[in-house]
Amino acid sequence: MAKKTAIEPRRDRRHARHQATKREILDAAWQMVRVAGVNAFSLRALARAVNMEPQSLYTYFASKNSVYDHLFADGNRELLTRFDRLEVSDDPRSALRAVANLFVTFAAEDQARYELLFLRTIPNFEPSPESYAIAVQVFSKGRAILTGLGLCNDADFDLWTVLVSGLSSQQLANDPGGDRYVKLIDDAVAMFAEHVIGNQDC
Amino acid sequence: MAKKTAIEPRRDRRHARHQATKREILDAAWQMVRVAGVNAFSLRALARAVNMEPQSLYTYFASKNSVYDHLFADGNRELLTRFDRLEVSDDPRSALRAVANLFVTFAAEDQARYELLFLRTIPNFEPSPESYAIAVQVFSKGRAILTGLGLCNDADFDLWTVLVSGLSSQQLANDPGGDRYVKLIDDAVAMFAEHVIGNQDC
DNA sequence: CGATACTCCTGACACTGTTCGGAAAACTGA
DNA sequence: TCAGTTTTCCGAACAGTGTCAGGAGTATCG
Repeated sequence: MAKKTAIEPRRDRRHARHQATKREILDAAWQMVRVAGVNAFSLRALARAVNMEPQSLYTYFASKNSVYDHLFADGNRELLTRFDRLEVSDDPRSALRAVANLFVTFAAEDQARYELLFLRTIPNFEPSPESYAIAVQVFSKGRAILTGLGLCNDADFDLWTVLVSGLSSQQLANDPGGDRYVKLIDDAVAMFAEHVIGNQDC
Repeated sequence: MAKKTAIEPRRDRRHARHQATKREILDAAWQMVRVAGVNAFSLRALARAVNMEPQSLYTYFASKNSVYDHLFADGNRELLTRFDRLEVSDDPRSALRAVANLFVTFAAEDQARYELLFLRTIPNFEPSPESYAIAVQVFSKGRAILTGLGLCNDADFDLWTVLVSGLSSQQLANDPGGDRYVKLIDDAVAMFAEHVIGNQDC
């Protein structure tokens, strides 16, 4: 069964070992979460996937929720870098289209990640302050982009998030893997843009 | 501890006993789901709440998922009767406002119920055909109302569901118990109504 | 080399959903 | 009232879960 890993050390890195293994475990966790769903997925199965005993995971993560927390941070970091890379057009409408596309695509591409980041569905999980800070950064970035486009009204920004999250969740719930709601993005953005015009006082 | 219920029969009804107990268990399940969340909540805790041994629940429900299934049906039945009771105004805009209010209020009222009915978040749960049929009825009812208002375009109806589900999920996620997004309903409906005018060909 | 930190595992605990087999109670028909 | 059937319930047990305590083994540093 080749189970005795003690005979032959798993890796011979000097200092970066810790981070590397942690990364490996998290990658395996992502994969499991994606195939089994966020709420199925057990530490024991995760341990099996990385050839460890379940208890050994506790050297890297304080708890199962801590694993969730790292995934939460991972996901938000990814979303943040995509926002950072986004080139915002001068034309408000096409800029709005780009933002909506970015977000809905991000959501549609990985149901488990969306659930983890945006739906509070894991029993006792609450992101740590450090992880939550990244989520706040994402939010601020989005808000800043829209402010830059001349949208300064808070209620209108809330309406924007309603549209974008509605598109995302409907896409995932009713047509996973398809584009039934992705196709509505342009129309939705047009509707929104028309509505908020002249509504701003900044 | 007064645990021996066998000494004194739990109830003396003749025929309706089965249904009554089932209803009692489901009511207890609703309460537990509401306080602990959909994904926490165990059959054993449920059994404790109704003074039974966990195994006894299996005379009423084939599995834990079957309990979820009955809750799913319960929730959809409730939503359906609310739709049935709704008096649809002649004025399309005020009718749309009423529909949106009905749905978002229903969602905001009970986070667990919303999660159970509209988010697919329980690992291996899939509603039974009979329960799903009720959900389909709800959908059809909503669609029928909007068709009656002159909205016959499928894409526009999808956009409507995007708005309503977006309002609901944002309300629950970002301001549970408050009215931050409920207050946006009228504005959102106005935006939608303005947008779909003249877009219909029925 | 020895000391110290780090990594990993064995053993165990309390919890979960679920199955089996049997006992007790309730209902049925006479 | 009494026998027979059906319904309801529970004791025991199984495999699975997250997690903790304690102790080996290894890697690194002085």
